Amino acid sequence: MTTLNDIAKHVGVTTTTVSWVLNNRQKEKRISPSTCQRVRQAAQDLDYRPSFSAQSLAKGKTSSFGLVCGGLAYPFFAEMIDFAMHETRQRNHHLLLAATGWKLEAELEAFEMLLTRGVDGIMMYSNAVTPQTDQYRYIHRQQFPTVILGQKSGDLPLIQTDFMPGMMQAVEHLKKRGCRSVGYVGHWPASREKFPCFEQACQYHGMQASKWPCQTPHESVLATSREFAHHRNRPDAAIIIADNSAIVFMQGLFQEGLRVPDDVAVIGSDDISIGQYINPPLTTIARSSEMIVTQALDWLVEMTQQKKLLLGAELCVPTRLVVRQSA
Amino acid sequence: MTTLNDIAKHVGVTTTTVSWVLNNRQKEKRISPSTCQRVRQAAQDLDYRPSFSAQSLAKGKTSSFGLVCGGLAYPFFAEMIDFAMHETRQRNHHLLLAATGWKLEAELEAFEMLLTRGVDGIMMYSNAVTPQTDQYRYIHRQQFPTVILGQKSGDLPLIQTDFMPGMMQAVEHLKKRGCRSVGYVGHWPASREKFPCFEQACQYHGMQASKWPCQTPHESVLATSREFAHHRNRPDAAIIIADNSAIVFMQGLFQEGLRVPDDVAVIGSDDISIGQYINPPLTTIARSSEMIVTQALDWLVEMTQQKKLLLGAELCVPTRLVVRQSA
DNA sequence: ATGAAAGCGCTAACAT
DNA sequence: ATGTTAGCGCTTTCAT
Repeated sequence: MTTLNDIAKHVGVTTTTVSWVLNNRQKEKRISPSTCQRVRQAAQDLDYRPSFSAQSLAKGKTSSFGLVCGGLAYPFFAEMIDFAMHETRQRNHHLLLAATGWKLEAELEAFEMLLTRGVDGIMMYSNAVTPQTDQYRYIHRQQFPTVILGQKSGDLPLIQTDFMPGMMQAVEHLKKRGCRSVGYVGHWPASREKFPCFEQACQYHGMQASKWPCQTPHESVLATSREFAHHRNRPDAAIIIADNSAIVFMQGLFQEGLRVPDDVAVIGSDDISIGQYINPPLTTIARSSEMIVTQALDWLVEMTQQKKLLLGAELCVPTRLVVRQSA
Repeated sequence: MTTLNDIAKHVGVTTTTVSWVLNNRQKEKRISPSTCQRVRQAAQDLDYRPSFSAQSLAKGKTSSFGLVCGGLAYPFFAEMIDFAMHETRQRNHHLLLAATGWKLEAELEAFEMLLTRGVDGIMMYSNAVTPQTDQYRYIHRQQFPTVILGQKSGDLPLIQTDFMPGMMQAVEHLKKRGCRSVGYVGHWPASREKFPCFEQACQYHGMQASKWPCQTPHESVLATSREFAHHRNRPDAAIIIADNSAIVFMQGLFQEGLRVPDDVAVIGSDDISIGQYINPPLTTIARSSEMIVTQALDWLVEMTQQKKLLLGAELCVPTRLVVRQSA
């Protein structure tokens, strides 16, 4: 492995000079063009690659941010992370990803791992960092740039999704279609925020509400859809926790001989890109992952610059109904 | 930020001792239990976190692998990466991701970035590293652990997908269904490997073949599907480069009043998990991302241990037809 | 059972 | 226009 020193010896200067040249400080430091030339040539010839570890150790920063999230298997997250990687790069940083399989303990471990790796800030798509945790205290003590993407946790910078407007529009829309009763299909604890909005919206619009719990895996959603289809008091609409699950749910309905939206109107959540191309195109409660990511990164950058937390910062990203043909 | 030294002073020992304790070398190095105890306590009290940069600089390795790929937006990749992250962790490594937007130049840059960050090995889901490139030479000179996921590049360790068996089965299946003519829908250069298999399979089975180029974005696929639908010599089947695009293609067909599979039989590629839940469930040419990832990681581990490339290593992952209802 | 010292590759303040 | 020097936080060999 080639080091700055190797180049320095090869050219007959010191590592300092080499460092300056390779970091394009030649103007500022007044290095002669010929030296520059020779240094660059040597770097090329010797196959030089800078060492990130050494650089960040010396500089005390890594120019990278961390993102902890459950996983990439759900398209909404995949799309969000894809966007986050681009945006991070725009800000001259690298994104370190930690997928946790939605386990609280794994989320805290991921946080530790990212700290250890010296990231300059962390986005937590998780509710694991509560005021009771070591991590929460660390963030405060060190004023370590952190943004929570989820539920309020003390005074940490927070980006929340406001499911209320989308949910209200959804229920209202179902009402207008003539629906009398609607079921909420989803898993817990992921429904902690969504379900109360659902209940409230139903109450407001005088819609009969019911709850259809299921697990995350597709098979579980399918099972729930069958149960739903055969229930003697089958609702005439369903609002499903995620677009992916909504697609599966509709398939279950079809298999039981029901038609969407005529027998059951179906509304998904998140607006994943494939949703508009399935059959029938999926009506859904949309939210903008772009807004979430953009704001989170901006705050991270700001906090790293000011070297302090934006205590109490809060953004609430609205949702809205996108009407297609499934409801 | 707390360092080993801070702990050492606090406890009244040297950094060496602290290092040993915190790395659980107390047996081997015969550290007294009481010292251990005090060191650990201090680490806890002082909120100590090891510095990855310092550790890897001192040890000369990072315990991480890199994966460069086009992006996460396509579910097959998202699922593959999700799996890769888990498997990497199983092997006590971390996965550094670099998404390139499928641009050759970006792929080489990503490779450089990962080298700089000192990863212990790289998986390239890319054909950017040809024998003409600097990177290819570097890999050989340094015997740097690399696995190419794509097309043969000199004697670098290679994992390829063999599209032939799946394609043969697909065309045979269409034939049995009574199809006479089939169109290939896809974008280039991603079709470089698939399309020749398609042509060969059609020739073998005496099926009339045609080519329907499109771009990656959904809208472009939709446009192609309309063109396809209205063509005076419309094929009675279509094989599409990716499941995602197949879903969009079917939607386009529906919009033009055609039925799948009766008017046009549709076969996708890759077998993404949502495929079986759409309407009609998607017949597809499946391949195993698990096999690819598992083998790539095993080779990487082996190469890092032996400190040399597995020159000429090759694995060819087979494809197979999964028949559902779209064809 | 523990310490001293060198070094990993790079940066940056201060010379000259 | 370039060199000297002192770290950054950690591991490791060799002493004691």
